[in-house]
Amino acid sequence: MAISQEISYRLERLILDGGLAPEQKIPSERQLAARLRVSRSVIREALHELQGRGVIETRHGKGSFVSTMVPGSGDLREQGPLMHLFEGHPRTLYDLLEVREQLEGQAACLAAQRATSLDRHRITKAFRALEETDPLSNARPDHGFHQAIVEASHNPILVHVLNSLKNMMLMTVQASVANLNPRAEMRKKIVLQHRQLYDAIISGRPASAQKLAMAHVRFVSKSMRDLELEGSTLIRVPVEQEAAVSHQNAQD
Amino acid sequence: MAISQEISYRLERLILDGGLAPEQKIPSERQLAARLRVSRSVIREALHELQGRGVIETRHGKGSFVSTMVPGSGDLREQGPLMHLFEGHPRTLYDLLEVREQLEGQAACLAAQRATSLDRHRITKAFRALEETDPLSNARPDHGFHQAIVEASHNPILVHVLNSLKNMMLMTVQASVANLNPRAEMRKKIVLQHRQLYDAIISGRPASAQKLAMAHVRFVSKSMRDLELEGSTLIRVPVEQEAAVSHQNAQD
DNA sequence: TGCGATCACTGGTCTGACCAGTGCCTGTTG
DNA sequence: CAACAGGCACTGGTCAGACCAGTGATCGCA
Repeated sequence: MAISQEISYRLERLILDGGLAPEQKIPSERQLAARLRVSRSVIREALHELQGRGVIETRHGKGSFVSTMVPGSGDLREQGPLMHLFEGHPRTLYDLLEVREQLEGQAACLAAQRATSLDRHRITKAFRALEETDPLSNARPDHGFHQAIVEASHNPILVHVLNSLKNMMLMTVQASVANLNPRAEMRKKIVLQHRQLYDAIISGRPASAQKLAMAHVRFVSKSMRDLELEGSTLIRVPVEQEAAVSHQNAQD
Repeated sequence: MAISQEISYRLERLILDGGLAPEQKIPSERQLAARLRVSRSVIREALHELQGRGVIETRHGKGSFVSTMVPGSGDLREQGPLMHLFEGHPRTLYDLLEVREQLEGQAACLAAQRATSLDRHRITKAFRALEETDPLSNARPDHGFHQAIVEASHNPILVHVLNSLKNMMLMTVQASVANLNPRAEMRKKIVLQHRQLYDAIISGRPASAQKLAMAHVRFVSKSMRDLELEGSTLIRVPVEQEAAVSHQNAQD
């Protein structure tokens, strides 16, 4: 599927899930482009799709805003803005990772039990790609690897929830792999964790797969926490301004 | 109004008026751009709007085509791409419970660790209410009890996700407590589980709280499965109508 | 005759530039 | 001090031109 469609889809779900409240302002096109590391054109096309669907409205000189009458069929509404939690509350990021730890663990566990040969093939392919990639462009393969695992769980709800959580992270953090990977020692640990996780799933050991996946997320979380404490590099982007930066990226 | 929007409106009207038949190919982006003397970007944005509205489909390398099922107004918002999963796929309900098992477990675990005295008070109150209620009107207290636990986890993300999942269940199943409780033997088990869970949390035993909560959800899930198999009582309500039903009841 | 390479399409993405609203902030002016 | 004018830093809107990536017909060789 085209990138612009993927983005519009993700954004729409984020809105429907209550991550962005009606009337709330969406980050500017330039910010989104930088954050998702795609060109502005792609963002514009994605936004136009949402606009055509009536999910957002854009106003020249001001920005894009979530439509008021989105809910359509009051399902998850009420909960209201989840996103505002992030602003000013860094802890929320770790709350999110806490939940992800649990769910990625479950996904790995289920994958180890349920993966079909096709799943195994997909996971293997993603894993190979992951190992052959240099740390800088590492975000996509990493994402692909974890995604393949989650999908092998054959639990659509799990897939959906985890995607929502990842989307929320993308909106707030310019982060992780790229932040962590460059540090040689950390990269080694992460590569090792991936390899162990891969082995556990492929050879069908649910319990250890779960433990490994959880440890992996916890490790990433802790590393980010450390980084943030020690001062600098972790770039939090409270939906506000842009931190220039060239090519860093995505999650876990 | 923006040029791209003007163009998308003109094209849409053209299509709806029958000027372009379903399945018919629309001129290529470059042609349209030249003909209307605008840049290709504008054309692309206009087309994406129509695409978002479901009026056209575009296929890489081939072109853009008028959608088949355009006519009239037969679009009642496909709101949740997730919701159709439930229709025709009963298993999805158990997928959902599978995820809930994990998260309720985590919530209980965290609650046992983090509950403040206020939280404990709230949980205790909810628990009392639960024990004093007769099985028939049992839904509300049950919900309140579990809700209090989740909130005591002090993880807003967890609260949000679990609420979404519960809502999703509400949309599809009129269920559980009411279905299960009437059966004396089951009711006894459930009451026992609640009591154990309560004790574990109040006395701060995270590990057992987690285990108990997970077992509880799994038990409910299994019971529902059994019920459904053995024939009848489980009332599934296909997403459709308002049902909405203020906010009463249900789940585990 | 049949098959593979080529080529001329199509949409998809990127770049970097400039125009056009909006609103804040500031310095001038009555 | 108050009020207005301008500047400036945003926002979205448009443009140009480049290159990548599917698709399918056509051509040439075996």
